[in-house]
Amino acid sequence: MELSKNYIPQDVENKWNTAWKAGGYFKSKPDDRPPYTVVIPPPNVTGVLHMGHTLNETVQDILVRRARMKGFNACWVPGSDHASIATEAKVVAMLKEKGIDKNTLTREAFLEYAFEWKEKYGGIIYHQIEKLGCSVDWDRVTFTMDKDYYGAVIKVFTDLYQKGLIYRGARMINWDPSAKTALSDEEVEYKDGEGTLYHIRYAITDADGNPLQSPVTGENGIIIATQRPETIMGDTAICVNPNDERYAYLKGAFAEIPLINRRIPIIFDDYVDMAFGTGALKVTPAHDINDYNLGLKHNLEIVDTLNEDGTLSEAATIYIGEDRFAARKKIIAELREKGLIVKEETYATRLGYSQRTGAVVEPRISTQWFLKMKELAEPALKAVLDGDITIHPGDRFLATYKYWLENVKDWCISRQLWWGQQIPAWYDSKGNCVVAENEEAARTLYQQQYGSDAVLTQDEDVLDTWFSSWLWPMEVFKGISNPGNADINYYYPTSVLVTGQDIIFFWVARMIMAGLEYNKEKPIVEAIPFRDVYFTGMVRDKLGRKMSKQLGNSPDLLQLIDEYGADAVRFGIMISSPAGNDLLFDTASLEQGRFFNNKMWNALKLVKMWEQKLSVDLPEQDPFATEWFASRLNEVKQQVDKLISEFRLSEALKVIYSLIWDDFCSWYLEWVKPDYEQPVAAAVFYKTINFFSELLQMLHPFMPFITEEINNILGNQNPLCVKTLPVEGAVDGARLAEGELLKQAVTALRDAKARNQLKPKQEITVFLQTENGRVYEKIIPVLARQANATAIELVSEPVADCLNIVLGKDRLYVQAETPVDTAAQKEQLEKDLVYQKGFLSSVEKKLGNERFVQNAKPEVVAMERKKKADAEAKIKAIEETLAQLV
RNA sequence: GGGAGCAUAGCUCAGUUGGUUCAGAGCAUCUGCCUUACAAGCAGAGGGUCCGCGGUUCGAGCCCGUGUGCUCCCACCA
Repeated sequence: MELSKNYIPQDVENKWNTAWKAGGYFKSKPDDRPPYTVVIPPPNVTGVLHMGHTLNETVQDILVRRARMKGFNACWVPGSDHASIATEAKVVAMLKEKGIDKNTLTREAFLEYAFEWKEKYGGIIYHQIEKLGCSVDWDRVTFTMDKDYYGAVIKVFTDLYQKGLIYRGARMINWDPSAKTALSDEEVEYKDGEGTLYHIRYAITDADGNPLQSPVTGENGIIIATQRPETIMGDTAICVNPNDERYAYLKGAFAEIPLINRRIPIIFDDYVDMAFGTGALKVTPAHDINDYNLGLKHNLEIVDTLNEDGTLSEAATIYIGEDRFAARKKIIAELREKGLIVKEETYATRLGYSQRTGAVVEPRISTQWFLKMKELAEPALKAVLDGDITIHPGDRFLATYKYWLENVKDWCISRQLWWGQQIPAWYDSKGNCVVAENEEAARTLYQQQYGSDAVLTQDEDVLDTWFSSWLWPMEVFKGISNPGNADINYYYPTSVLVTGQDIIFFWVARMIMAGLEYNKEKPIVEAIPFRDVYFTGMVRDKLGRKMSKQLGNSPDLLQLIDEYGADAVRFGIMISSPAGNDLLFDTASLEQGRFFNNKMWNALKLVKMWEQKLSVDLPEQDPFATEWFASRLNEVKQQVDKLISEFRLSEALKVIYSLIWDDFCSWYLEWVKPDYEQPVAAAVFYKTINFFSELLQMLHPFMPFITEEINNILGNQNPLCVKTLPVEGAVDGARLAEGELLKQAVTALRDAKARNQLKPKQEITVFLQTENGRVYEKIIPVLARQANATAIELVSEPVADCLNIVLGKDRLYVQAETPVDTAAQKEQLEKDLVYQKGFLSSVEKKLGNERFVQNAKPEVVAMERKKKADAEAKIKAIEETLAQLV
């Protein structure tokens, strides 16, 4: 078989995706093995995978593949989220482009368009997940609007309603005027901005309508400060602090709203900060949460001057139908013109934006459905504080999680949208309401409650997307729609949840709540939805900026896979991904992944060449090399095991990368490599194949395609993805130490050549003066070949006219035909001598310190004594060498 | 306003109960090599006041205090 010059990922990746699928290796059914369950955080059905997904999916795949290879029954469930508001916004936009206004459509017609859209674009993410090499069980694909899933959401709503945890009522909520729906608190993102604070004069009259002047300043009227002049028409009071002497004269007085001249009362409340602004506050209960509360307290009228789309309503009486921001400009202009604005100042403010549509959110009073959170939050907090669920990295997120749950407010779960689970509440013409899982049940219930039949109409609204995704770890196994089935019993709780830290409240906390609420009868460790939560950081560009469409710094995943190969993409994103920290994405790291592919590919080519020239009779030339590598391999296996169990995947990958590139390719293969066109000992060859196979297996979870391919070409019949990881073997510390000595000796000789203008291939003779000859004996054959030495002889006396190298306590003399540059050598040795002397003196100082010798642990003191002896020996070796270099 | 995290080489980061030559890795840089697996490579090298200050200790990159500078989360002062 002819191997290509370089590794070409495209064909290989498609080939193995097909083979894996055909083999059904990633399908999972309950059996006797312990389960390892992961549910994918469902991406938006009509979205595409961005780099954040790529990171999450890769992390999950690494964990799942490794678990599978460790003998677990690994099950990774793929799926997608209907993403109610995001998808609906896209469909509305699509319809608009076609010239269709959503408002002209019936609910049914709209949903037909939406499902069509979902069918058309919903496959994209699945395709991307597959291209990336994710070992998911495609038989288990779940969509949050699947029939069963839909039913489960309705069932949970009904259940929570019956438990009294869900209620309906008019409250101040966050309103998205673009999507024309209510939002939860979590869906509002606050951004700092610069606003203007307008100081506006309101006229003051007494109860009879006569103008009042301030006895203090003699001024007419009262000045209030606001950032939102367009809401003045909604004012229903002016509020001042009762202790504010400036305004004491306003008892029983009235203010007049400018432009519309409506009379509103002056109220007194110490909520008002006398020092802020003018100390007078306009109260607009319909459009500000604080004003709303103040209004409740003082029993104020509520005048809602905005329509649902953010235009001014009839209640505003002026600028009706104008957008709020346009109206603001006009109102400011009119106020200015009338001389009612006495001051304008820029003001640092924070505005709330809708997470999905980007529209500026309006606080609005509206009748919505809410879920009481306090009862649900308590056990969810306890599970994490008690350590039943572990968050990684914990230090950073525990406090955040705790704070949120301790201060959680009721969750507004209704949305004025069509794409989603329609709220199972039915009303009669008077507004009486029954909640049931379907219309028939509702009818029965209605009859029971009201003793008569009536025309019932279902609530128009749908549920927040997160009200369905919080059931994800249960309902992907039909744990809600069909409780107690074999799958849910076997796979739940899931093993680990891998997700972005940005959805800790939206999703993670709520899943824990739902899991605990619907598994109350079970012990806590079986009720939780997952045992570990692994938060990945945010993916940013290499300048540290968030990835966004506007900046154009968000690369297309499929394009990256085309360019670099899926393995290189996975490598690149993992190698630069320290646990939990933000990741600065740079294609340079993908390139590194591609280079790594080629490195392994070339190693493959080398050993395949050996296969042509096997010699069964040839004895193993250097058993040291294979012994050393076996130990090294086992050492790294232990390290990798530990790192992965701590979710330090990036470090695990680095360790494996270095093992393959440095230890295996740069050292081991060179040590066992036969001379040009010479045969290789069969024993060495087969050992090498085994080493290589084990390396591939270790790397496979990170880079599944190339490892599978090379494993196959090496002659391993069974697919790597389901090959059980071998039991770890022994680590021989002595071998490892010898290996290190060998590396150092080789490097020292090469360095000496380089410094003395000797060609690397230049043949040399080496004389070695050491008290440690027995250790060297083993490595001398390899050392000789690696350094191109015709001979390495042990000597007890210095050899003249040689390059002098001091390696620890040992001295090497290199004899070559080229004359020796003593000056350069001297310089090098003297530099080393200075360092060693400095080191020695610091050790001596330590040992001379009585308190150190008394207080430090005996082994530490012993170590210092050894350091001292070693340093002295080294200094002696250097000084002797220098003395000889006259 | 409350809380959390971070600061180590040019860049991105390790450094796991304070003690091996602990000051590290990768990338980048520099030097020399087209050496029959690999120039997408090989061999070698240089590079840091571990943010400042103070403290604890025989000993601090690591612990404590403080200052500075970043980052994030939460919060109803118009």
